Amino acid sequence: MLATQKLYPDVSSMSTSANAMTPMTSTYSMNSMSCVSMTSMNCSPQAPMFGSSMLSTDMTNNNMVMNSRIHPRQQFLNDSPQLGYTAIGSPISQTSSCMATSMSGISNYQIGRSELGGGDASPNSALQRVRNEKPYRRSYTHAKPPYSYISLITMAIQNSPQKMLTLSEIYQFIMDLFPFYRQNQQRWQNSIRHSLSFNDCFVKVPRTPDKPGKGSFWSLHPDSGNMFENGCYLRRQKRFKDEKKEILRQQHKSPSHHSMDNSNSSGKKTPLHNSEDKNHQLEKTPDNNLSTMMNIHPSKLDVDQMNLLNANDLNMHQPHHHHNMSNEELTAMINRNNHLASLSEHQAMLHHGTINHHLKQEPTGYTPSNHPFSINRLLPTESKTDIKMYADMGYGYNTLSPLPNTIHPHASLSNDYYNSSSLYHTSTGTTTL
DNA sequence: CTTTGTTTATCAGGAG
DNA sequence: CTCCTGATAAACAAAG
Repeated sequence: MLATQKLYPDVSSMSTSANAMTPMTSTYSMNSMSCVSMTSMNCSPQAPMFGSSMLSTDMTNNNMVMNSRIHPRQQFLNDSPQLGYTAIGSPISQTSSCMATSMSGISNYQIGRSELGGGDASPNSALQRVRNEKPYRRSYTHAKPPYSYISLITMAIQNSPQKMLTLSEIYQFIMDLFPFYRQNQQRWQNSIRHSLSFNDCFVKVPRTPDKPGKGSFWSLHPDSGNMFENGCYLRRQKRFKDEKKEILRQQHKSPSHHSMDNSNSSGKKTPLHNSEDKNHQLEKTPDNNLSTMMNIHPSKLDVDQMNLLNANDLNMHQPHHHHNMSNEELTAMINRNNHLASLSEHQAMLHHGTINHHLKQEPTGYTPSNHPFSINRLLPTESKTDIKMYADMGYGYNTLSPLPNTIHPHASLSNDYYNSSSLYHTSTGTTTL
């Protein structure tokens, strides 16, 4: 039934486009790849196999050797030998030893974007340089980046000054960074929304009255930790589960529900994701969110106690407001205050390596903060350093940089590259590359 | 109306 | 093999 239709529809389009592209050669630049030992990557095979993937390119026929069932992200890897997606884990790096890897995925990706037209066509442009140096070098901006939606969302949020973004801002971040996601927006944006709702690691922070608008802010759960510290941005080792919510849910769960655990009304076993499903129901009650944000064990607090705390907290911070505020507004304010506090605390804990208990231990020598593929390296200051480094290398990074988004995530970019290039858009939603 | 958010379902693919 | 995670589709509701 659905099986034939749902076989990752983008695969076929990418496959077609890859075959239609300029011939590929084995002379692709690997400058950025050499900077990080592949053996240091502790990833699922889904992500990091650049070396072997490159070898699967059939140069003779100018075609990609690909499995028809290959995953889109694997396809990207096959499709992107020169991209140096060693940056699969680390779009941005700050350590000198990894400088060349930092942003290499994204930046190379964007160099490719410039190649696609609409950009600077001057002799010194990245386009010209690339053409001069690698006659057959092609761009792979049509290929799906090797990041899961969860990691993309995480990047976006972590890259924002307030560590929280609206849904549309998350969309924008992703589209600014990856031209691939300027296509088929309905498809992947639905997935983004699903990921936000479904995954415990994303927390909805209601708007404050002074910031009216549609939709809430989305932030990272302070305890979600280093979901991608293993360097693999396709699949977490373990899905983050908010244990506090789980406990609270257990406390509030009625006996009748208990017997129905993992079953639907018809008694049929629910498909998958049931563990996180439970957490979902939890997030719907404001007090759950609050208990999490306040970092208080839920067993020590009942709803009334938390409401009392809420009121006290508001009296401290917004004494002139609390009488007229709705419950939602109260929660919003508390969430924001506590979220920011939790984040700070969380960051401190991260640097002391005390919050890594959700994931497999890192190999010795790495701490969560210095791992070369750390997503936490997506910090604005680091971005600047890295981008400057890249610009110094003559890649004309300025016009391609996601940096404006880093600084002003709300600002619309003057991304002429996207807008002027019809290559990214077709009426059918499939790429024409 | 569109956008945002939730939920259910199914499938692919990896880990063990 | 089962279990888990992620991607995608789709239906639906609520908000702006």
